[in-house]
Amino acid sequence: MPAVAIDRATTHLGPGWDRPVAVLVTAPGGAEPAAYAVGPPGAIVTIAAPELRVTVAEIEDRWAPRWVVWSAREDLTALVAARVRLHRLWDISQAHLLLHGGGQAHPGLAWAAASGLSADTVPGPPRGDLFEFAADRTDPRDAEDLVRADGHLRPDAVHGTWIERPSRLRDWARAALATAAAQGERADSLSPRLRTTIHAESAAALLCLELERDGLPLDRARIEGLITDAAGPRPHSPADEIAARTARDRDVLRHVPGREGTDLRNPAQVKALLAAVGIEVPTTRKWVLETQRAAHPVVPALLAWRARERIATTYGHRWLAAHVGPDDRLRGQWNACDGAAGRMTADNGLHNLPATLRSGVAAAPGFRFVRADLGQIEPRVLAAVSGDSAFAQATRADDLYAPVADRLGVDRPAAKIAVLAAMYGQRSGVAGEALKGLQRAYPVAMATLDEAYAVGVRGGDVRTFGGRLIPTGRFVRDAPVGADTAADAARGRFARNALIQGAAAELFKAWAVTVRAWTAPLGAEIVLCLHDELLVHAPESAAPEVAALVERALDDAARRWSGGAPFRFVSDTSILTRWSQAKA
DNA sequence: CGGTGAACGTA
DNA sequence: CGTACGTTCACCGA
Repeated sequence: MPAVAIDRATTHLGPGWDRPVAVLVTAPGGAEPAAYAVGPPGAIVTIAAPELRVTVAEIEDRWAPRWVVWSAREDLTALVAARVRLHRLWDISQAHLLLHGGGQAHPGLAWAAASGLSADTVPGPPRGDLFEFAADRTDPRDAEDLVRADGHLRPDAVHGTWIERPSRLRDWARAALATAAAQGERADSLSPRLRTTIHAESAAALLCLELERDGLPLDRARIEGLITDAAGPRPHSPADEIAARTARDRDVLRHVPGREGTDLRNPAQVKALLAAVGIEVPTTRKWVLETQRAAHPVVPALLAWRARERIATTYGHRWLAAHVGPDDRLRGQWNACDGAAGRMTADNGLHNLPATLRSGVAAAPGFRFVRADLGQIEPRVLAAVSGDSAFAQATRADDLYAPVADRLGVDRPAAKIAVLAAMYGQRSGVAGEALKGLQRAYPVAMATLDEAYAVGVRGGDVRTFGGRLIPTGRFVRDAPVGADTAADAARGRFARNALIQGAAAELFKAWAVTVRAWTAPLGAEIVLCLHDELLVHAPESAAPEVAALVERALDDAARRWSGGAPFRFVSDTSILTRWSQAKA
């Protein structure tokens, strides 16, 4: 290990930190991680920047610390590219999102929240104009101080180029430690599970960087064939493109002689076209048209056209060229936590690839996919969230709806509809009697849902099982609380759903990061996370072992996530070469 | 040119 | 369609 300097300026992190802590910081805008500190609370060790890439790995091996970073994306992208693997993380941005809600975080906001300052007073990015220069000059402390007189971090440090030498970088590291320490205390005061959730969400942020680096393996020839079936061959000129488009349109317009001029991409014109053949519809949405299939041959033609058009425009040849690399991997940006309930999101079709294209998602030669999806995740999560012991009992079954049906005295389909209706407020599909049965059989679970709904209606705050804040009033916009019953109800449904969806997202991420940690030594990598489904790319010889680890990781993650409570989660796990193979 | 809503893909 | 997300398109107003 290179020479290290121990900085005796102590930083007290508090009692919740049970292992060595390292801080890894990058100057905002800097390409490489540039400094870090490590040690048990009380000692900070700094190492020269040139050795950093090596030393981070060495520190990881020797101390296995929890790495504190302002954000994985800013601070770890270069290390991920260099294939340095870190195991335990405290991502200040992710922690901030959990503690305070919302979908955006940066050091200025996290620092302010940790310091008890209002988000409204956080300075924006520096504009670099004369007015700002004048404003800075009025601050008596601004020469070398990272923290302004008003308590906020200086914006030219957060967003600019102020951090250009080691002493300033060291202040940046200290600020990170102080922020993390305050977040830890705050977490402990709010929920016994929040620290665990922060650890998992932080690791998920790192997993996102690896997903971006590794991409989703495709069989390019297969995908190209599927696209060609739907959209026509790859165009070589704008004229080709127009010709393919006209050919697709013709399959619909030939059913309506005299109206060939209709623009199928204009819903108003499509509505007029349908009216002309005697079909009156409120909208031209798919599920409306689905009921009119038999009314006229143009309707099924239109529905088929929509499916082909979707592939042609969104998942067509242009998409393939833009987002699939020469290594035949589909790449997009991953976000560890959306603004609403905290699910992962992804760009470039990774989360909404049409099922018809899934046979083109294929393991590389010598590799297999281990695919696993969580069964009945949302009702199982409801049992955990509500603490309803009778409902928890139902999670012991492989099929949760079977014991529920028994208890309600209805058949399985009715039981399923009732449970879903209770969770989502579904009104179509009527389940009145079964719903009353649920109230009697599982009053605690039902009361939890009702309570979340009520909090949403009045625009209050909900915290998920893992401790994530969902500020419902901040979310559903244009809806003054109490002014409009429709908006109130929308917020109620939102809050009720976020409670379940958010907890499911937390469990899923806890599972995913456990799988990441356990299977990496076997040469496996997670290549897709789809809300309740994992796709792991593993060497063929290791696939059975990876599959077993995926199952065990679920038990482990569920136990840690629920604090050891007896809720059962199940996964359907299989080994395949194409994503399409196991879909029931 | 940017914002909005319709439409539709995924869970 | 119960809730979320991302993408593309046409349209609107500047």
